[in-house]
Amino acid sequence: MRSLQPVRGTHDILPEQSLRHRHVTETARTIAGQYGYGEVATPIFEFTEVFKRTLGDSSDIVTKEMYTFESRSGEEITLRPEGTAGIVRALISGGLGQHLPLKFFYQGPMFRHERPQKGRLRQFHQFGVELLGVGAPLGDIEVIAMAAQILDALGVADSTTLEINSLGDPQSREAYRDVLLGYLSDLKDKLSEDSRKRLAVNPLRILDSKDEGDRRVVADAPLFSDYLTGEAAEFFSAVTAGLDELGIIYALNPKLVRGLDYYCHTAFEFTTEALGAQGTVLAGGRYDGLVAAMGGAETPGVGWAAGIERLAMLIADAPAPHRPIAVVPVGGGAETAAFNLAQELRRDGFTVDIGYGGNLSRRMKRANKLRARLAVILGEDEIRAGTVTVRDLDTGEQEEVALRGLRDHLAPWR
RNA sequence: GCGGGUGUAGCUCAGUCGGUUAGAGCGCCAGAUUGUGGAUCUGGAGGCCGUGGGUUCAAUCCCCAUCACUCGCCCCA
Repeated sequence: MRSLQPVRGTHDILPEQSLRHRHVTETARTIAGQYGYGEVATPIFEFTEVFKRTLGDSSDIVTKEMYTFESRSGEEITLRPEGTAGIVRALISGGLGQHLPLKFFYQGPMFRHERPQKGRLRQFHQFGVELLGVGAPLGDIEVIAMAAQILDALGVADSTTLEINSLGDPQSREAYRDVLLGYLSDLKDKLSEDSRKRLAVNPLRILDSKDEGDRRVVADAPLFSDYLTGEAAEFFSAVTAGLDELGIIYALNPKLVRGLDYYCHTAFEFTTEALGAQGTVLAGGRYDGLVAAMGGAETPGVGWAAGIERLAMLIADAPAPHRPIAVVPVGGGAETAAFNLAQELRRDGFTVDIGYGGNLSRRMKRANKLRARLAVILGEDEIRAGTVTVRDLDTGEQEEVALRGLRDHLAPWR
């Protein structure tokens, strides 16, 4: 039976769920459009090197979560685990650096070979934005404001909180890293096994640990904010001042660290309590060094990505689809006329459903189940009289309407 | 990748201290109602009891493995 199961961590998205996803993406798409961002679609796979270079060889995504395979011609290919790498690659390979600043959004599937949980899938979907070529704090502010507006429009603003931190510039980061390393090395015995490993690979991550013992050690650790260079500190306060100006509420979280190596300066996360262990619903930050690291010209960038499944779980309900009008033939003789009528109404812009068989009772049942607003009943009597019977399925009232005037009669429900 | 929990009808779940034909509600199909849906009543279909192996006279039940889901960790959207 194994071959008839979906691959672990993948899901079929059926119409009901699809509506929720679409509500999320359409809302985000509309708002991103209002900010002047244009949609881009990069391939869902790239040469493995693209991700290795952007994400950093030591990141978890690269070391253990990528879907990597060899193509028939022997190329190393990877299903994209996130969206930024592909866009930066497109920027470079397409010579888009000529047109900076670039304002892009994207939407689509991402792949990570992780152990699935609620809100964590192996194929999942993200909506993200990237602002390339803007090094000023205004870029960070705009992008965060857009995120806040989207979450608000989705009705989840109340159930999420924005946390924000500065990772400084490379100089700040290096200085702080040394200090932190010194502090933590002295207390090595008190750290969890995981964190002792992190000491060598990515000590900043220890700040984020959920282990009780680690938290106690970290509580008294030197703060990153004390080691920001003047420039970096100024940048960050410009960002927070801009958010204040817009009335965007946030919490400073000096322990907030991002997993991907390329982030600098602003890092932020919108999180929720409602999703269990997977609390992050939208996250991003600034990545000024990334384009250059990939071989392009020095280009600042800032952006974020949101988990569509996670947002879809958080929203109350997607707006119900437009209620159809059911065309119901009575008896075999009316079948063709009814089908033609349905087609005519569809061409006129109505949402029309017509059953594929069964008697009147059966078809009415079906109309009811489809939440049809009206039934347009067409039998031999009506055909003779040049009319149809229009039944209001909410009130149960029905009347005869001349075929000629049907379109106008139905107009309110188009 | 590590640790815990759970897999019985399309869905939600009973159940068998190992013993003939495995149940309910909802949903589905049909009829009551061959020109009228929602409500009601009647009937019906639908189960390799996740999969494979083991123990046993006998396994849906016990044991092992495996797959999937789920909770937590790691990490992240």
